[in-house]
Amino acid sequence: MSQMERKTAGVPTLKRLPLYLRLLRKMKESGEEYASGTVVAKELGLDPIVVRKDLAITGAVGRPRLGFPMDEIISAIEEFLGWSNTSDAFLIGVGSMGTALLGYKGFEQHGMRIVAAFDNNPAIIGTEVHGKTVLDIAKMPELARRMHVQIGILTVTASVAQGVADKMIEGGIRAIWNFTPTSLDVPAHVILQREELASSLAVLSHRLLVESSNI
Amino acid sequence: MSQMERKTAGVPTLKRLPLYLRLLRKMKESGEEYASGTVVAKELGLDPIVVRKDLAITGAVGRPRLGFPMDEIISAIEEFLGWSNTSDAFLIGVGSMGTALLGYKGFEQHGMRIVAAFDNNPAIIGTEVHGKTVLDIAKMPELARRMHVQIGILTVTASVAQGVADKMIEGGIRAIWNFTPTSLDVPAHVILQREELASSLAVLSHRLLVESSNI
DNA sequence: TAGATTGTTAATCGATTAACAATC
DNA sequence: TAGATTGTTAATCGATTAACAATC
Repeated sequence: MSQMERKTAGVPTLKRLPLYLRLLRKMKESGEEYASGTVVAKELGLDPIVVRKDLAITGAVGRPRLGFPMDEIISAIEEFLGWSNTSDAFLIGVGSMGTALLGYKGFEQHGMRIVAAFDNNPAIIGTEVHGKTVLDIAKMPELARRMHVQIGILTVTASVAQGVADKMIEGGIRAIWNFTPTSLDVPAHVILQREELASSLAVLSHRLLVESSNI
Repeated sequence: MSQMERKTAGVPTLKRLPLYLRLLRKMKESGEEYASGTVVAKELGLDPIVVRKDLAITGAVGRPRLGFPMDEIISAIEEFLGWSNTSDAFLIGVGSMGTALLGYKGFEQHGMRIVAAFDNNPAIIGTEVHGKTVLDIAKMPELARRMHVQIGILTVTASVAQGVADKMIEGGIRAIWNFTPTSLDVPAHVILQREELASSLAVLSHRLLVESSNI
């Protein structure tokens, strides 16, 4: 048991926290001093009780009648997610998905900064993509170790995904955000976050089907 | 109650079905005639009981000792997800994310085909992106209605997302796959599937944090 | 027959929903 | 004080896990 108590949250809660954060930042910009769970819930189409429980887990303390002081609730969420200090990430695989992610400006607001991009294709090594020079993948493990990079974004072709993941781990990377459809085999201490477009599409397709047959 | 009984599945089950499908197709290609839930579970790192329950919901019938006949189980999953007939989709917003999705070859194997791409930027209207001509967004609603397109992929800038979603609905689109961070307001009959990179990142970040404080 | 796997029924676990007391 | 909101405790719901009978 560590000295500092840190509550852990379920996945559903974790997935909602960024939605609150985005809204709260927007509310702050428009000058609001307090945010109540009720208002947040209404704005996002969620149940107020869910929002209250989620906010409670961050350790923030609200005031009856007023809600949560804006700066406190924003900091509490950022703190809880580990977004108060941005982590460095490597992106490997500068194909269309990799390029899209390199172009996404929002990551810095979500505690992550892509500090380098890698590929094995000589035709694109050395070129600039969204302001970042593409480096040779051969240099990745050593650079990762030297820069203490903890997060690897995997956007390579499915067939080479496992090999590249192995190289990431060799470089000391502790969390892999996997955009390929490959099921990776990694040591227990490595965190895997899979991004499955097919899974989302399955939920959508099935709903469409159910909706159709009920009408 | 419709004449044809169709079981509905929970979201977790729906999200796993495409993983099974991908593996089973691969096994079929390498000549396997049967697939047992046990093998599928081991291959994907899942609990065999979960796999058995998931496969049961598709209506497929397996044989003790052997497992499921390959063609039958593949068809059962495709049928259940509505992937036996591909649905047409429009993609609106040919920025970096839109371009990446246009370049993704895998959708046809998941019951969807992007039949047209739209944008409002005169500089890219008329150009070809991954073999598809970018059309003027002004023409989208009418074309959607004429072609009976049911799925809209939303990859525009956050600030115009709601307006474009409204246009989609005007064109009769019934399901919106939302890649923007905007919380959309749509009529009850419209299906929303939100793709939240920030949510995934939150799960990853929090795990990284918990892992770190436990060591 | 023996044994692996399916399919079903029951138990556990966790998330959501409901109810309500505490508080400013 | 009255009323809106927080924070907590209990009830419900659904998914996961466990146990086991049925079957080829």
